[in-house]
Amino acid sequence: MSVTLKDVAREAGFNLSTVSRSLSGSYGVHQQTRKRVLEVAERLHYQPNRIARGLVTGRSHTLGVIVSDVRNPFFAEIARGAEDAARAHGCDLVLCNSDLDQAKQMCYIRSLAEKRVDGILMNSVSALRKAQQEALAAFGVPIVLLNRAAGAHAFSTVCADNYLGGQLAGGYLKAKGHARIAHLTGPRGHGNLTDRARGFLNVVPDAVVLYGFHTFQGGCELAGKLLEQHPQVTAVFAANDVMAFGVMRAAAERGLRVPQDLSVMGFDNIEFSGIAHPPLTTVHQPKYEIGAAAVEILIRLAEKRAGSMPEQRVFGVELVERESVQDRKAKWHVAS
Amino acid sequence: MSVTLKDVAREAGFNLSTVSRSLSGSYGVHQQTRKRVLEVAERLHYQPNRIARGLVTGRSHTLGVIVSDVRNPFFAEIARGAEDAARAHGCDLVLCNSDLDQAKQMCYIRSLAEKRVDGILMNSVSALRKAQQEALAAFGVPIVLLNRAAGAHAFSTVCADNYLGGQLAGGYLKAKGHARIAHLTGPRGHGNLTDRARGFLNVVPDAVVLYGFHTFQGGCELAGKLLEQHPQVTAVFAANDVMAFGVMRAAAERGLRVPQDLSVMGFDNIEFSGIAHPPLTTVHQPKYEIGAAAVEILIRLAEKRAGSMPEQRVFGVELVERESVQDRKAKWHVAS
DNA sequence: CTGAAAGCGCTAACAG
DNA sequence: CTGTTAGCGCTTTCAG
Repeated sequence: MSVTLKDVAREAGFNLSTVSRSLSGSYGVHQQTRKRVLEVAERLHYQPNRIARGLVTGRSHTLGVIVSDVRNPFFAEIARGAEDAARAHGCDLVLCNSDLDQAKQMCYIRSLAEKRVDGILMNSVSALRKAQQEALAAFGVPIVLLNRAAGAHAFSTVCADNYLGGQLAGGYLKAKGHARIAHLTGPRGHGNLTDRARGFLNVVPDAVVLYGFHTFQGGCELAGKLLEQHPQVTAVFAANDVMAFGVMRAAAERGLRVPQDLSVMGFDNIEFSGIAHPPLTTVHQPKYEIGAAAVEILIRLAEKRAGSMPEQRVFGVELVERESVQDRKAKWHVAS
Repeated sequence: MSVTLKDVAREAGFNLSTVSRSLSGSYGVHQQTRKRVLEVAERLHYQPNRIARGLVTGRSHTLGVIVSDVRNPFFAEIARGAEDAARAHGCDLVLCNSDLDQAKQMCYIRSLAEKRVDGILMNSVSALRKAQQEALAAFGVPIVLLNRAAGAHAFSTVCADNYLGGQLAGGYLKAKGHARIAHLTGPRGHGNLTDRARGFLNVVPDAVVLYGFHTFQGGCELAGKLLEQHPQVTAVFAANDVMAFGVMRAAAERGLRVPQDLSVMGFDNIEFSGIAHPPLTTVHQPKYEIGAAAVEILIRLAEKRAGSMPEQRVFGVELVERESVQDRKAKWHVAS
């Protein structure tokens, strides 16, 4: 059906392997013949079959990325960074959405491994226990994680400095004169969020901490509970921006204005944070760069199959001041 | 390095093909032997090489999806729908971001074709001219478009009823008592947006129409221009939600309140529209379903390679009333 | 510099 | 039911 190397060879009057060499651009072929081959290939609309090539070279030039859900802007940005980096190395990316489901995740890994991808990039759904780690390793595919796997350093990881981010948030809120502060976060055991909470509590040890889901809905519900149980709280640090929006919504539903009646901070700095009303003060983490860096590591791993040491890369974070936090000191100043 | 069919065969004491059959689950193999083979395969951690299989069967069980940018929530949702549908058929999806760049798009198509994907799903960057259509067809890969290619029906397409959506928006704004209305849209020639505009103008023929970029920034800039040139306008229909957010931002920067001083409508109903402040009134289009439907068509195309008639599927749309549009009639009523 | 031949891992007739 | 034999389309020694 489709035209093959052999067809080109016959048409050009050369041997299969000569044609192969010409097209691969490798040396050891006369300029003349090469030119001729290229012409014929062009004329015949020859499309190299990368699948056949992969079979012999052992490299698929394909990477897999498993995220919870691309509809989450955080992961969309990571995916984009990953895609660009992959593309820059001549690889493409197959996308998988795990929905934070352990079984699905394993299923995807198996599927990707069977397609002989050169590597997999994923946010592990949960802290990996020894057994799981071994199971992963057994697939024989290089894997880099987007979250710090507590303790076990068998895999390379790339993530932001969540601990520092938590500290920044706490420090900022205190500096703005808030004394009763709450932290709303996701389920216990979620690596990145745990670090955020730890950093935050390091600076605000007496904060109220509520655990729930790290989604808009989750933020909404936790905020509801919080406002009921701890009405004296003046500021809340949500574990991510989407939760922060949930908090804002809950506040609005109760007639509270942000930031006058309640200050809100997020984490991630997704695009919508700057657009929201009021614009959200948050901690920026370089999502695009994280995705790209993870791919770079993967490519390196794929190239020299020798298992080089796992690499732990952590990116800096940065507080982005916008308008969702009230300066209580300034207020007192005006009042005095 | 990795264990192959041959290894399993040797270990199990059977022939290669017997093992192949056992694993493929095809009939014509004794229960006993089959069981034995499966055991051995399991014990050896055998992973079938789908790449090799693809080479012989001619099906890669991989689909490509080319969108402008997954970071755009609209496309993220489409990608998710596509992924789920693909997965349901045992295919995976490779993701490409074209950034609306014609050259990049062609490049991706070529790359996907060389990987022998079973089909490609894309939002064509521009109305396809005859020549381009032929170029695409020459790749020999089934393609389904996410936008109506004006005139030429050589490809299957899946999209929402943009014309109707435009009409709904126009009708709603008029019904709410707005007389001076503007439409802010993307570049001319963008299939879907053009239909939206046409539908809208059908209902509001005297609307002011401004063309720019269909992005947050674009919405911002167009709104700035609009407010300057046509201060009498009371309502604007943005060609998509993200632009609508830009309009809101521009309004806020000029001290205008939405909806009291300016009413704003969008199109798409992305997740943030419900979260925004004020929640955005918009036209919902079933993004997830569109992605899924496109994949279904692609799979069908891939299965019977006979070129069945191209199919044009259009999904219904629905107005979602929230709080970004003022009811001017109600206001007059109160005032009287 | 070019040709011949082996083989990547698997499926698919075709015999037995 | 099981084994034999061809390839799928390409890269890669190894000779010439």
